[in-house]
Amino acid sequence: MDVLRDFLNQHIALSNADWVAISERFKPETFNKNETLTKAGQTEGRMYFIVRGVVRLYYELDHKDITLNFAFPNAFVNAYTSFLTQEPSDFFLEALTNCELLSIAKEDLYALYDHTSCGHALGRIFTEKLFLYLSKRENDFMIKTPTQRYLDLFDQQPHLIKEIPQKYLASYIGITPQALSRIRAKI
Amino acid sequence: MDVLRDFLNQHIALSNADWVAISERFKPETFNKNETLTKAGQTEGRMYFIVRGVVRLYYELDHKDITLNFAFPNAFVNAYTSFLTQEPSDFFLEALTNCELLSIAKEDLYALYDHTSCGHALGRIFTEKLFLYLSKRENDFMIKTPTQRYLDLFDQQPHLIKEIPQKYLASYIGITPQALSRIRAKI
DNA sequence: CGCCAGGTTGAAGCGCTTCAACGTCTGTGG
DNA sequence: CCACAGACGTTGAAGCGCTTCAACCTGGCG
Repeated sequence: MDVLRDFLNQHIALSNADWVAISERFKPETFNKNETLTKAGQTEGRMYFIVRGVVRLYYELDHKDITLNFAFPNAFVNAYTSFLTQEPSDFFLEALTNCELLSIAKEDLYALYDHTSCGHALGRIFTEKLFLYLSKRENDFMIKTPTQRYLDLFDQQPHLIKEIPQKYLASYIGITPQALSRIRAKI
Repeated sequence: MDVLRDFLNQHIALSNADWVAISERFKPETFNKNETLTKAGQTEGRMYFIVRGVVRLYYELDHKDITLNFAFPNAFVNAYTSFLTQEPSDFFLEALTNCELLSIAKEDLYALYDHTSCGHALGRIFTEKLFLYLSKRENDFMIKTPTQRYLDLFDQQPHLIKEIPQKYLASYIGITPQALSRIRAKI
């Protein structure tokens, strides 16, 4: 739990009372490698904080597997679109490695929004971070080539290239594994 | 101002006291067709609510003009990434038509966050809407062809096809005007 | 040891870009 | 009022980068 407390403290002023209310509602969970956290078609009811491990978000379409994103320790992750709209999720969440997570139910998170002094600010700041991430990703898809997107990973997320199988990276940057292999061959 | 009040009321419970605090801080502005609201390189200091008119967000790269988005009446718009990070904006905002807007300074908006009961919830909900929009757009770029993206505009945003010059729609869906022209020729 | 998943490489095809020419409409000045 | 310029869209042709299908290689694991 301390990891979560430290993380929250980086973003907001967290009183002891608020932390008690928060920590009471988060529950430790573990997932094994390749286990599914949330399936497409399910409505997301929980929010996860990653203590250890890597989580992958992906679509399955026509037997094709398209990676949307990866999530690493010290971040929140879930099928956020489904979580907000309470409509079925379009994509899956799976544990790429064994994972230790802390999770909270939607009702409990919304109770925190309303009944702690930092709640709404927390929700806002969390959503702002997601927005900034997606803005950057939109920018990358609109003005960069797949090669440039791959090279960016070296600069900005080298751990990603080390830890993630190439086939997942390929669809993450919007191309096939074969195309990525050829891009790598040309350095 | 009433348009803004109605809009806010659709999303949160707005007390009279809160509305007084909010309406005091918004200021009417007009922009003529082709006028620029925010330039790339500038740091965004205001948030705009559109009462009348259409606003376009676009990059300028190597003398190329790439449209990111359009904003219509009853919506907030600004260079939100720059607004949040207070770093220079990568893109421009321009009035595609004559526009009537209501605008608020960043300091004033953050004062509303802290000093009205609905403030933080408002910021959170507003950001959630932006997140949902960008998620959909990410989805569109990852799993749809340009043709499918264009056809989606008919179903989901027909006003866009009517009101917006084709060259802007082309870059909005990620292709050249020539390619869009050929897609249209094939129905 | 042998299997299988992941990565590489080859060849053909397609959809987009790029450059270029042309048609049409609108607005402006002679 | 007409003539012309400029913006926008369309169409043609060539080129390129990606996809697709396929074969092959390699390392890890049962």
